Amino acid sequence: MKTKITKISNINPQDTFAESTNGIYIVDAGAGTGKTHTIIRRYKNLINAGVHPKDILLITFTRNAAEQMRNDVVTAAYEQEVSITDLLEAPVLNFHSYCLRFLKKYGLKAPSILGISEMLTGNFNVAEENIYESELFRKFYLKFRKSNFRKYESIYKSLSYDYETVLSSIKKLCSIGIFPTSKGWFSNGAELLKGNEDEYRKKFEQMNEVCMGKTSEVQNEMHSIIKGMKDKVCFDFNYEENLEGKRVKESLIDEIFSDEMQEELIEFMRDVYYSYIEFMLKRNILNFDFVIMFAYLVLYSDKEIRNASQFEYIMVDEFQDTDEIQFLLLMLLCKDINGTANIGVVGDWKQGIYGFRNTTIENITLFSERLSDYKKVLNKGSERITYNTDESAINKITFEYNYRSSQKILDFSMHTLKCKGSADDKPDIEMVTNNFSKPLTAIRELDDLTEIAFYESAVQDSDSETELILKKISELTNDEKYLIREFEKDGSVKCERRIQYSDICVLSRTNEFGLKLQKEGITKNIPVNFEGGLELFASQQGILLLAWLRVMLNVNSAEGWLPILETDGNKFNELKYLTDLISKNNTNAESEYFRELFDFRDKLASEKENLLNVIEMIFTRYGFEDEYCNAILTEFSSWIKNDLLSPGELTNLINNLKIDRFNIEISNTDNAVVYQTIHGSKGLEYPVVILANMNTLVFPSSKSSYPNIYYHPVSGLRLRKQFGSIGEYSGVFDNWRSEILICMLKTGNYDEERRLLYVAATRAKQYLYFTTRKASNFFKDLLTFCGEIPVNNFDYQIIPVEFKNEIDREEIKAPEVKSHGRKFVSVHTLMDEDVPASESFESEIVPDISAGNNEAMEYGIKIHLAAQRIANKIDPGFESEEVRGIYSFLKNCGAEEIHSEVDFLYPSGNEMIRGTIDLILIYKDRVEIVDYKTGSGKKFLEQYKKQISIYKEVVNKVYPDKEVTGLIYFTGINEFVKV
DNA sequence: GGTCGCAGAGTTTTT
DNA sequence: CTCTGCGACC
Repeated sequence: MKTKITKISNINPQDTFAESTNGIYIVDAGAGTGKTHTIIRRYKNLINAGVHPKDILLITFTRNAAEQMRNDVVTAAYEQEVSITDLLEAPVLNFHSYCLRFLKKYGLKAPSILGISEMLTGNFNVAEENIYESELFRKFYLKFRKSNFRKYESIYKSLSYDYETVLSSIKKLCSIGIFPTSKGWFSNGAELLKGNEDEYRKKFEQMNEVCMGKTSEVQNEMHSIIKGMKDKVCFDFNYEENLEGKRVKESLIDEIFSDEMQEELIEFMRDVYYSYIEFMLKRNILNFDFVIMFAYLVLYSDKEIRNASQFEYIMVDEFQDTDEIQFLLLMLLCKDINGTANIGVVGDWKQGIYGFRNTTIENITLFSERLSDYKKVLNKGSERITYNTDESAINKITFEYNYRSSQKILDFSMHTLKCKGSADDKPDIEMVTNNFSKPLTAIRELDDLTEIAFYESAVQDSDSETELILKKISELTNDEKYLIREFEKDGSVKCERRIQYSDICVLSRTNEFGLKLQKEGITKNIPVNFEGGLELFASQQGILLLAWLRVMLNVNSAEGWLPILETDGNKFNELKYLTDLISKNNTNAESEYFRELFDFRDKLASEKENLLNVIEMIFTRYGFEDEYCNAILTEFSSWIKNDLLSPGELTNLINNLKIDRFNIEISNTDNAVVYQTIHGSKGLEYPVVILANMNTLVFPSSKSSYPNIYYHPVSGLRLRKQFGSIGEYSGVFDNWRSEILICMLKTGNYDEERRLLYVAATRAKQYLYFTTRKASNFFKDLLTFCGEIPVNNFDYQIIPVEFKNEIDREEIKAPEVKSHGRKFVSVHTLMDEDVPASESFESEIVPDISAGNNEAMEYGIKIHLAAQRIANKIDPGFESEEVRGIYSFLKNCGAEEIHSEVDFLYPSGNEMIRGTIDLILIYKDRVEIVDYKTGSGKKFLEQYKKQISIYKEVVNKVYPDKEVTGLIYFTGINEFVKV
């Protein structure tokens, strides 16, 4: 057995990055190069050099990644003496939690930067659920539309009721740093929205040049774009008139860019965007985008706060997942130290797969350009960035060694970024080779135990591919020639062993495929764990279930009947007729047809009390019995079990469930094949990867669409529809100017799909397989690149394997944790050990434990909010006995300083306690802690006392020379209890 | 061999 | 909304 460890020379780029801590660094860290590990090494070096943890900002994108990093930072072994509390409080965060923290401290007046009078108090909520924000926006938009209908009539007519587009445009603009103000746009926003006419003209002329084919002049790019317009319906454009031989009429260049609708659209967007921010602030809610926006605005506008917030050292992980505003924000957070900034960003542009969330890989690929461009943006009006951003100040490092895969797989991964997505797709090979010139070097010696192969199912029906995959899995687990080599930490070989189910990961572009595979696996006794979320109630099963439940609750619900009647095979005209009868309560006219439906509905209603029965009856009616049904039943039974489903609440639930997403785990077992979407697999690794479902239209997916409101830096903001008329007919037409611009500017539709392919391939350590039943372009191109022929007659008897203990893989352990053994608990957990931790954490802002019901809870929050506003000298927004009480209490308390809603984190024994103190009053010689209780009862007095005593202990540490006293303030009865 | 028209079939998800 | 595949046509 080979035990050779590839020797890493002293100039290993990983070492270079870990050891050079000063200056600007951009690190291209490909898959499996140990980037997070290197970041932690660099962090340790900084601490060992005497840098205080509070001066190093370590930032990433996801909560999990940040959590992992924080764990690494706290448990690392340092040579330098460093306090645990300092490490626990170190800024190791994801973007949003950093900004949240920042806003709680400095955000109060942030809205005023945009000209909004509303304040941002410290206890705002973040709308975390997409469905929630979407609903919120819808409510807002309908009201806005109504009150401004005249003003933007033509826009509304063009947009119809498409509020989702408006919301996503707001988010898009936010992500690139375009913000509305009361009168216009913040900073250079107005300019950006108009677009860049010079660039456009250059592009037009370039695309309209005479183009020579093999023998004679052929149609150029502009010509084919204009010709393509024949499929569009425009009321004021005739494509034929604008063609001139093999080119396009020159006069068109002036006409395309100037659209009189654009100005109106920009003003509409400003109004709706601005009003939406106001609307959210009035409700004390922010969305994720506005959290970043306000943090940026404060840092941009307030020199003092900016100086106080800047960091000596910043490191960013997963930099390919950032958007433009996050780049700008990071630049503001860098402290200028003698003309340089110490920032190291680490990422892999090849793994940028979150474009739909507005992240841009250009933050990496155009790092230098953006750095100097953004410096100009940030220095508009006054100088905010003083450190050097010249090319010469930027250090580029590429990690070259891979600790995961065989060399064969690494070499292969080069091809993934060059595959064609469609027959006439033109991947930007030049860009790929410029940014990824040679494959990574494998550190693990695996080339004797590695394989890449392609499989095509013999028949084209959809079950044949899942069966093929199960056969392959069976071969992998039964045939002795497949071995997995494991390594020790030092790189020497630990052991070689047979493959078991959990070593195998099946990846696909879609969720759906996994369900099929799992179902098929069950019948063949091969366990497949399905991991990931599913839109349960968007499935046919879910839609029909909700429809019947609606009808059960309200027999006249046309909304409910519609999907039922549709499933019955009725077409548009019949549907209209039938729903009409229902809403007019006139079903007698078709009593024959309705009788059976109504009977079934009545049967359901009679079982109303037993909801699970009702659901079963509905599924049985349609013969549904798949994983969706199981998952839906499980979901409902858990709601029922938790008493969340009284008949009244059912209506509510149904209305909100429509598009929500659930994490369902269906019959997952210990040793099973893992199924994931490629997105879900990012960051993970497996000895065996089967990339399945590589079928046309699936992967790469061709479903890409440009929204109705479109933004591109060259075109500016554009509306794709336009209200107009041809003769008698008035209606919504395509806006030809916008359509032409979009065609001119669109780039690499399949770039992100290719990166997805790269992510998938680089998850594999040793064995990598591709399967299809109807080969997509990706599948075909990979074959060509490899010079391989697909296996299309693969057969293997499916033999389930019972794994014995001796070959059981040792459980993957988290990196050695020199545990300080602290876990996080909230104060409320300590007050009452019976309350489950999750619940008590929720209740941290809940003023009264006895307030089990929503109303009391909401009321408590309202009073707390009012108290906080009073403490911050802001109008509480409403009057009541209690508000007056709090007001006079604060006015007369005579304290020198008042702090409200103080968050703390306090180590005690094996635990980290976290909590929020309502109010701290600081006097000359003493400190008083006040906790509001809005309920009237004092029956929990003992527990409250316990809570206060914990607070006292905490506050005592901060003010060791002052006497600390506690006070419980029962606001409802205006009584005080000293503790 | 080019190209035209038409039917059919299709996604991911984080803060 | 956009790609593929197919048949039709020059």
